[in-house]
Amino acid sequence: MSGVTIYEVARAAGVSPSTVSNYLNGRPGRMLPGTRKRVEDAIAQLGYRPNRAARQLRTGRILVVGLVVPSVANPFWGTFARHFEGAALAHGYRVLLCNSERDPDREREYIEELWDDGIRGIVLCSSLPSLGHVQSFVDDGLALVGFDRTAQAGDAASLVNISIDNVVGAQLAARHLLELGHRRLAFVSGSLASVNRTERFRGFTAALEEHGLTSQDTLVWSGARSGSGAPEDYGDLDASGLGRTAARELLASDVPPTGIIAINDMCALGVCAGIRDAGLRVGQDVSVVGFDDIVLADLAAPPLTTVRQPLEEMAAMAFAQLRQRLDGDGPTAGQSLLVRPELVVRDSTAPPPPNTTDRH
Amino acid sequence: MSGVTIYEVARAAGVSPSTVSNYLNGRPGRMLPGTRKRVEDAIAQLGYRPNRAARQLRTGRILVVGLVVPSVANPFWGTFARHFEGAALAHGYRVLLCNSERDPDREREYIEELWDDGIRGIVLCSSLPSLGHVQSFVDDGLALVGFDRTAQAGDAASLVNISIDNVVGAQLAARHLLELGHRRLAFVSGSLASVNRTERFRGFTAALEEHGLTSQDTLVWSGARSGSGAPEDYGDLDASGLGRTAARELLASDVPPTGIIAINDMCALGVCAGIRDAGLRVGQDVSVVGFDDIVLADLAAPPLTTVRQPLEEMAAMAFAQLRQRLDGDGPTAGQSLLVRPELVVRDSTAPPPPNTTDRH
DNA sequence: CTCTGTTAGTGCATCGATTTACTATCGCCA
DNA sequence: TGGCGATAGTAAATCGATGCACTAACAGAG
Repeated sequence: MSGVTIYEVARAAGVSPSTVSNYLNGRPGRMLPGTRKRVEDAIAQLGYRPNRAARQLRTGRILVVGLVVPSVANPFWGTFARHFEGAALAHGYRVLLCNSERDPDREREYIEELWDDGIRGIVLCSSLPSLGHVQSFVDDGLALVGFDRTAQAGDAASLVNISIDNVVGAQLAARHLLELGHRRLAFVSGSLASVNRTERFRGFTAALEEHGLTSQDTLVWSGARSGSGAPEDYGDLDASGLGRTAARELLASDVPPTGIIAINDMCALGVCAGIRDAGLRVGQDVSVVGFDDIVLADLAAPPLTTVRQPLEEMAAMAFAQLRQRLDGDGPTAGQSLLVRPELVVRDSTAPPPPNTTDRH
Repeated sequence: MSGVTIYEVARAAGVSPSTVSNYLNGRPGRMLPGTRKRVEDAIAQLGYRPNRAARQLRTGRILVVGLVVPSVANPFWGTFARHFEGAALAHGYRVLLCNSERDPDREREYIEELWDDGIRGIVLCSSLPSLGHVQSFVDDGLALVGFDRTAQAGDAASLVNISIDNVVGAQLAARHLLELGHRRLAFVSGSLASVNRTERFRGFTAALEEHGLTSQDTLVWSGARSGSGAPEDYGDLDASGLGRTAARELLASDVPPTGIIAINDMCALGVCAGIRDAGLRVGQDVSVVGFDDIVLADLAAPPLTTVRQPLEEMAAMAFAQLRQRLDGDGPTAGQSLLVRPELVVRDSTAPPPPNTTDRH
């Protein structure tokens, strides 16, 4: 019924509520074995379950953490959320999940809600350069872990971030294409106003420079170009649509790229679709590299070459960091924990077709 | 801060806590405009936020509902979860999300946790034939809405279920292949021990019968066949892997199918990969139909013919039903609400190659 | 026999908001 | 002037669990 209280248990066991409470809170040694047995029996017989609201009110503690992701409809975030939940559950925590759609206002609103719920630990998957909109909560004692972003100037001193090494990852991707012989490369992304996108772009250009190429040899397609005036429209909601549009437009240009690096796998799959729309073949005619290595990357036709993020491991790291801060043990200085990316080569990349190679 | 209580607000405004509470709970008419203003100012100035644990303890109410899905790593469930969250949020509710991995024990454990949290409304996405493992909570007053299943004999009288019409959906899929001229069809699924899978299989066979075909003309591949003894191993975790294996095995048989119906899109994408593994072309050599119409269906190469589930609408229905039961208004008789499926024809289906058509 | 220390267990204030039952004040009419 | 009925606002009990401060009982030391 849920109507069973600690008082009824106490009466049934012939002890005081304090004793039942002692039993429940890891102090069973404070009573004689006989007493303990009576308490146990009473609890079992009445089907007693402590009221969490009352407990939380009294102790201020709650074993729930918050997870704010852009959108769980995106398989990348869905997979991350599931792994994160697994990690939390293994430590007795539950997870309250929120989809922000990458909207800073929603991020803040959600964090307000979580705060009001008494939740004091949150993993925020936001690649916004500034977390200023959330700063006040951190000042008030919120344990915050950033995910999919790296430390930025102006961040709270205590903020940790977990992220793949975007620069290296994008570098791996670009080098791979360059080593295959590609010289006209494109970088496809939504708005660049996010930490990981800028970093990936930096890795991309770094690799180009290694090969003596300049920005003149590259094309960049970001949502902003579409001229819609609302670059943020291209978010996780429709990364694939973005990629598809981008590919069509890029391939229609005078000197189309032979290799395309997409900001993530969903976008890359869209790019692949766009390439086919243009009557070209992925791999043979145009190479595509994605980012993330979601399950679908391996299922696509052709299977997608991509930069892998070890999500399960990263989810465990995020939870561990969060917990450390919640428990107040261990160092809590702010930093970025960068995970090493790995290039997974599949069939969406190949040497460029001969006639385009020497065109440069 | 969070340390601001209703007492401090009351003191700052020069009123009693009761008055502040009246103001907060939609009874601002119970005070003079001047008083109300002072209360408002005090709240704003102190940054007061009501303590939800205290409120919940007192009222027994909590604006959180539970959502138990197999795995949010699966884009279908991720998409559903996001839409459901949107619907809940629009009505002032938040969502506690749980991944059951289709494990009845985890389903029950999660529901216990949610119950202990004071949550009294849950949408359970379980296609288990029996919800007996959860019955006791319903008896105690839990508002439960089943999703992705239909009413079964033995269900609690008050249980509503929201589901696509699986029989009709599978029928649409099978008819489509039959009308294209296919005569050797296969049905690929994990364990058949779930409501929607049996229903889809029923629709499949019904369509075959319409065309005068018997079960001899069909192949069924379900996880159980693999002989691992653990059919449940094939769940949402690896629907695509399942499909891939299935396709390979089916195509290696003496009389391979020319058309394959997969239990869902992830599985279908796996089937497509398996077809390519076998050196055949999807569409031209072997037709494939999926189920769900996830975003990726349209991005695949070739784009996947599939039976669409209008997830946003279904999520809204699920929340509406849940709320109706929570608020205790409206009829609460148990039933199944079936949503009409729609066949989306794309390029993964085509007439069978000539040499196989007449083989039958 | 008293004093100290230990064990076993209890009483009660407390967390913060809600809500019922109540009081005080005022207007108005007979 | 007395009394009725609103209106404005308050006092205090309450939700259920916790944990500090306390007591009772008893063993052992001096």
